[in-house]
Amino acid sequence: MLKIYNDLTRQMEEFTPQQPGVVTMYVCGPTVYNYIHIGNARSVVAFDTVRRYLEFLGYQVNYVSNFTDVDDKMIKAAKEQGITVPQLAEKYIAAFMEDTTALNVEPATLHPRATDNIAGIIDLISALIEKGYAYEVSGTVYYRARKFAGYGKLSGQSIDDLETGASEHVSAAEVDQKEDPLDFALWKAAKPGEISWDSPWGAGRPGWHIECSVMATKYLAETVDIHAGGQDLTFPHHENEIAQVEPVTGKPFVRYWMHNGFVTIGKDNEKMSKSLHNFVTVHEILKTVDPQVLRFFMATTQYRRPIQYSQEKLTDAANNLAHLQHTYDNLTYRQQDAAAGDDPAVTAKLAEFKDRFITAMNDDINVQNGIAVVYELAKEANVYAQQETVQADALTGFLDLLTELTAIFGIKLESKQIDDAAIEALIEKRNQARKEKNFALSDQIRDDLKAQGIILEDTPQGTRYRKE
RNA sequence: GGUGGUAUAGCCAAGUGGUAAGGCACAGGUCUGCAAAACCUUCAUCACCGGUUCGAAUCCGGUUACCACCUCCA
Repeated sequence: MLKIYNDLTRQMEEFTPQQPGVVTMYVCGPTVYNYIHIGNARSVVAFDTVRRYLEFLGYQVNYVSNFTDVDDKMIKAAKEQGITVPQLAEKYIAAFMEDTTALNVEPATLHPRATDNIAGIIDLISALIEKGYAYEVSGTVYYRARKFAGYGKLSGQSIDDLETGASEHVSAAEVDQKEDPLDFALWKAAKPGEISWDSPWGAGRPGWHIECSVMATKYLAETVDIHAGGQDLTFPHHENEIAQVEPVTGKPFVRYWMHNGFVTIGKDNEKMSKSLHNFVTVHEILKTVDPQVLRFFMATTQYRRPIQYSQEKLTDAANNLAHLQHTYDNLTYRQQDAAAGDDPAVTAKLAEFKDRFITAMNDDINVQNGIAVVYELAKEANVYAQQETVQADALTGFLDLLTELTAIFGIKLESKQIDDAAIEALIEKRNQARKEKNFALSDQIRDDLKAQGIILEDTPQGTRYRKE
């Protein structure tokens, strides 16, 4: 039975979707004004891993992740780059898809954009005004936070503590307009020259929080099973999303709230963020790092825990991944001389590994324990692949399970073996030299091939070769 | 000030009452002409103080340190 830590109740809870076999899941996506950094990618990867595990368990997952394609930062960045806001959005949405594809993230079932949902946003704001939860001041609409009794329930803050914090930071202009410092904007009046849409309150654009409320309820349901995002979105973003939806639908907005931990960087383990200017973009790092390594690095830490980003950690991830790849290679290589048939002992062991994996992952997606099972599976597989005689079905069984489980972490294990007559001729020549104990020549051949990225390995079954 | 989180070997990290999973790195070994890959072996008493218990990394009390949110941010 899968258990998930629900941030709303602050408890581990058994996960049961509303509709048997189907999960509705909404994950807050990026504001597309820049390349995503490792921190953004962590969230994407963490919940892609959750999704893949749910799918592994047999659920159909309706996964919606939005693009925030209009807001203050978008307007500012577009102006700086001398392009329009829609052009900026296109550019970075394409970059997002490119980066996440490289990280082997499954595309969402749907990637809606805020600007495609203006009508729905206006409808929801209107409904909130009608019910007395929102009010308009000179073209800007604010949400009346104190009106919603549940305000603060997600972040665990009492409304009075929030007020203390909030009041220290709002601008004087806003204080003049708002009834209460806690109130937040649903619709912002357009300044001259800014991108805007017509509304009952004049030209303007949506606030950030309202768009997710609209897209989640429109594309999934009035009550969604899982809503996820970074820990920094708990307040105010997710708190506000709840406040915007529940008074109108009269239903709980979300059943399970999940928040991922941060990527930290530097010796002080500070949060990586755009405002601290300590971020590394995925676009940049993938120029020198294998995307699978980056994916593996992020996916093998449980979503709630922080990850410290460093070169050393990437090296560890690369080593671990290489070990799994070698295991895959070792199994594949023995297929050539395997006997037909299966091995009941192996079959039983594989079932046991799978069970242990599920038990580990059912504990709030405990990927550390999950991957530990995979390493043990790899060891068992390597031991098996070194036996004098092996059964074809047993090898396939190991390969299938290894591939299936690593895929949940977003890792694609595939054969690195190649078929090349020229290389085989050289191997033949090298083996002849070895027979004649001409090791200078044989080592020369091996070194030359290595320089071309071809690794030779001598095994009891013969010399094999693969790409580095 | 309010709220939440973390503290286990050189590094990452599991572990919620019974005498410390797993991985990386390091070292030694098996195999190999030498390598590579794989496998084997070695490596910690769990931030600190006090308490409960036959027994605690795990429970209780206290202390310290670090991080995050309360303001745009995954």
